[in-house]
Amino acid sequence: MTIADSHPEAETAIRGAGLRVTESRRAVYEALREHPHASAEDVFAQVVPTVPGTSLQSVYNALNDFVGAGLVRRIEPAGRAGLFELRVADNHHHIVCRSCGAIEDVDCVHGEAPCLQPSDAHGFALEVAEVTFWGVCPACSTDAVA
Amino acid sequence: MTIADSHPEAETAIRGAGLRVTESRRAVYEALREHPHASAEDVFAQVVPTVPGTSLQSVYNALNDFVGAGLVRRIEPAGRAGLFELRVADNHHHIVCRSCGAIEDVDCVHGEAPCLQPSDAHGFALEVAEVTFWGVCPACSTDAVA
DNA sequence: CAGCTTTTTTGGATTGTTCAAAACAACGGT
DNA sequence: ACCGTTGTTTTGAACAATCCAAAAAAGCTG
Repeated sequence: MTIADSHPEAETAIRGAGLRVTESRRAVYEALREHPHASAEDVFAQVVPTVPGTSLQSVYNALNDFVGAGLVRRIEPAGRAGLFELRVADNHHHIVCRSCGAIEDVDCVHGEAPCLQPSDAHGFALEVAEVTFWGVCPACSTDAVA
Repeated sequence: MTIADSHPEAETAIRGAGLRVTESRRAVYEALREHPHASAEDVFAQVVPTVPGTSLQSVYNALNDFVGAGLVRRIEPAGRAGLFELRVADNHHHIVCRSCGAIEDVDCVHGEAPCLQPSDAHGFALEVAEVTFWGVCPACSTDAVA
């Protein structure tokens, strides 16, 4: 089996975005599939074992190229490193645990951006509304009680 | 006129938060009054001329102390340095120009946090909903047309 | 498979922010 | 008005996340 055969979807996505298919890019894509809100370091840690010799810089390159090509979305909850996710078409939001940092997707109630209207847009041409919910995740609530 | 007399509100606010009143803290507070969405560097640049010898570190100290005391709120639009503002009691939001970075406050339609409910909170104990609107400000729209 | 172009590697630079120790200053009590 | 305690500032260094640039390597098109 060739490398290409083992990850058909990643290959298709990458090639379809007009990017060359390389082992690291495929691995980066797969890493995001497994960990939907991963930092560059997270991705790197996941990629290195399967594609030895990959550099952190390459992971950044791949992630930035993916973002540029619209394959990946980058989010950045306050006080955290940038996180990357494959869900890109829908305008969804996130809920972040202010205790442990866990992140979950939250579907947007309204289908498309901007899913929300500002009370006063100050003349801005509005494009998207980014919503981040902050709270405490179930695991951390339990810990606090215990 | 004493130093204290010249900035009565800042003094009151700082002392009321249980913090000692110093020249740099007063200047930091005043800087935020004049520039409502300033970075630490911005504040520093504004403070130095009036309180020479102030260090950037002191500005960070003051800002962090203020945030800790609830006098100041820190926001962090994706891809930007942290910004500080005095409006802290109301749960308001922001609209950011994706071209020039200009920021305006947007009043929250609902009075208090969380002003928005996630479609599925995944069991999280929800605390606040942080909304960032992205768009293009009037000045940048005009430039684009010209 | 040959060559052009993109990607990766390597090494360094940069920005924003924090840490820690020593010098200093605010302020409540005498 | 001064003093001592305790909080604050300074200084200098460290840090994390990210980007830049040149040379080496690899993907893809004909």
